[in-house]
Amino acid sequence: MTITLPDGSDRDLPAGASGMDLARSISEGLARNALAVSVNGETRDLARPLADGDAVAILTFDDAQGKMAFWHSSAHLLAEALEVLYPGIHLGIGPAIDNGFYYDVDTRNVEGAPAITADSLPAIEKQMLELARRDEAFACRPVPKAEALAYFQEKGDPYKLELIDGLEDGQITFYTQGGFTDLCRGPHIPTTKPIKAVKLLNIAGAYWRGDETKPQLTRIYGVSFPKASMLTEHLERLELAKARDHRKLGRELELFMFSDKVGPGLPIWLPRGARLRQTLVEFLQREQTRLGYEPVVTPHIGRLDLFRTSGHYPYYSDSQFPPMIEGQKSPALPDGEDPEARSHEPGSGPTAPDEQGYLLKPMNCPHHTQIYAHKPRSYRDLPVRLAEFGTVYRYEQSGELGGLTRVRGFTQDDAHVFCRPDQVKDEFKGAIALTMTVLKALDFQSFTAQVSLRDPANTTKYIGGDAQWDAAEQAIREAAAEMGLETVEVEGEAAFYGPKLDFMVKDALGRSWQLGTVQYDNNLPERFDLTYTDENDEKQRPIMIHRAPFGSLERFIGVMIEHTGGNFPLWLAPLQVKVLPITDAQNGYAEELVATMKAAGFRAELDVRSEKVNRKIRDAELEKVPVMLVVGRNEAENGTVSVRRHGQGDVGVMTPNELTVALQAEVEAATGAA
RNA sequence: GCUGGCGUAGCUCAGUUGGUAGAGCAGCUGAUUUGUAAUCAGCAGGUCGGGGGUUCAAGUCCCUCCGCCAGCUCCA
Repeated sequence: MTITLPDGSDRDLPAGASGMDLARSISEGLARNALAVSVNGETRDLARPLADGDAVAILTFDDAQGKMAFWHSSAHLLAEALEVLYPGIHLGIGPAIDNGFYYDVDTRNVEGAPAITADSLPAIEKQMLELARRDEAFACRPVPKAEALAYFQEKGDPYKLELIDGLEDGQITFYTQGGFTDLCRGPHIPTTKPIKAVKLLNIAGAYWRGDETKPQLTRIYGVSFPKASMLTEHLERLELAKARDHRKLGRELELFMFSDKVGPGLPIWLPRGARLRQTLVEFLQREQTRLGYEPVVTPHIGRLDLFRTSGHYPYYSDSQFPPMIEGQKSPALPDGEDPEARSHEPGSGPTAPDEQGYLLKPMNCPHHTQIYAHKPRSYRDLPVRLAEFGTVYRYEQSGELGGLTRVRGFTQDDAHVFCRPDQVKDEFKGAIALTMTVLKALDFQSFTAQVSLRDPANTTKYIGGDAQWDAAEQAIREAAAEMGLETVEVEGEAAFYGPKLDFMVKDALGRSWQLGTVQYDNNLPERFDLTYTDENDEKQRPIMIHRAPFGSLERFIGVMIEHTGGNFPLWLAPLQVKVLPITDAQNGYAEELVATMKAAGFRAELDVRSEKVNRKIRDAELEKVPVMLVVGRNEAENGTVSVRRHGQGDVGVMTPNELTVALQAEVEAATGAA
């Protein structure tokens, strides 16, 4: 039979040859490293026989699919080790994930078994490695449903029984390595031997089948590698990521803080962080002005009726701060308390006057519909593009909060475009272009987008007709294609009111983040009865497009911090220039320099502490100030500055004028300023 | 919200089997005036997350609330 290799070449093999035979026929080295095969795009066990005409790639740990098979097999090894250490343990599922694998287990019914805690992990790792060294083969066997049920009934594993229940007879396979058999579709690596390094990373609760009404199992996360050195590298990368954690850098660089007194999930921007934020806002505002957006400003609250009309209240009230109800007073002071008498004591002031019948806005769109609706609109007026850095409040579940990436109060770089159906594609293109410009300016080199479409199997949960949806989905596809944006389409991910496009960026460490979004909406125009008059003098319904290139400033800045590791480009750095006089004698000259830099538009400060330059440089480096100006007697006499760049060291002596020209050019190049 | 872990000075962390809180850095004061990543000395700084309990005695033990972290669930 003839097999086609990835390079397009053919290879003749005896009939019935397996992936392993193919690997051997190519090279012994490949056979040693082979973990699985990709046959016509599907990952399979190496031992499976190939068929004539198959397109086959041998997969090693370097291939994503090979890695998945390796990690999935490691999950089985973990389960095997757990059965040895905790006989009678109940197993849930154990898949490979992007960065390793996990297994969900339940020890509650195991007699005398101690709970599995973080302290148990080293012993489990040890057991896994010991089992791995036995070089046990992963053997696949098709099993009739009745037999599969009988096996796990005998074993008393309720979760596996539930899984088998949902499977078709004839599709069930068991994999066995050593004394351990698991229900599994595969594929697996040939034996346990290649699993040379294992690290169980953490342990957490996870609902059975992801359903919060079901019991919680213990999930054990781990990674494994064919070489110990790869594990070491992996753990080093994790450390690196930890060092870039925006929560840590946010504190160290004094960008933002949280206060128990203010409330969880409510970020407070410190002067440095507020400057960074302001720079980003100004940058985006400038781009939006160029593209014809009109800035608007709306209040932080709105009547409950506004949100009843929009459908957000009470439908989403679980994730909203409670409304301020008409006529409901804040709690009264205890009897006999005189509000005036206590008003100067901290924490005991008089109660606030009531705000009645209002909701903190969970989004800006309802307010913006009112701006659109405040006067008659002609087809000639469209598109109307209303932009606002609007702060919204959502009562996220307490366990969901974390750093800047998930908060309860955040500012969206929001805009709503009201347009005619025939303008949808161009407006999507415009929003995509803006987002791409912005991401590139911020040095995100790698990004893709997800197009979220209807679930074709269940179209009833969507509003609007099929024709409208088809047109909208097609407009998004075409807009993305024409902008050269790489997309993946996902069915069933659309909002009920329309399809959307979400940007995914990869940061410097290769991690993916979901940021900006562009969404098609035919719901709110309907609910608010928005219209425009067309060329035939007939009322028409505009389409509303929601878009936010950053998503939220909080989340975006959090990602920026981790992307740059806090080493912001010159134009974004909260503090751009620090002047470091060598002795007090240069303080006067240094002050002049600060004034010069400020006049040239830079954020500059002076370090007049009675410290050595070495110390001043060290501190400025730790603050990650991009430009340090060292001035001593020479510079003061010659009217020059000695320039040091963060992370680069001394870059030479120049005049203040030369410096500002060079720095301004650098900023302009980065932001595309005219 | 759920499961688990954690909470000591601004930050990073010590703190024996329960015996009444400590270091480094940062801060302040003074000395020092220094050429590309840490000058020296002194001082000050804490209701040990909050509340309750056990005890002669609680940072250490118990209960409860709050917050943070890792996941799960959720994200209009």
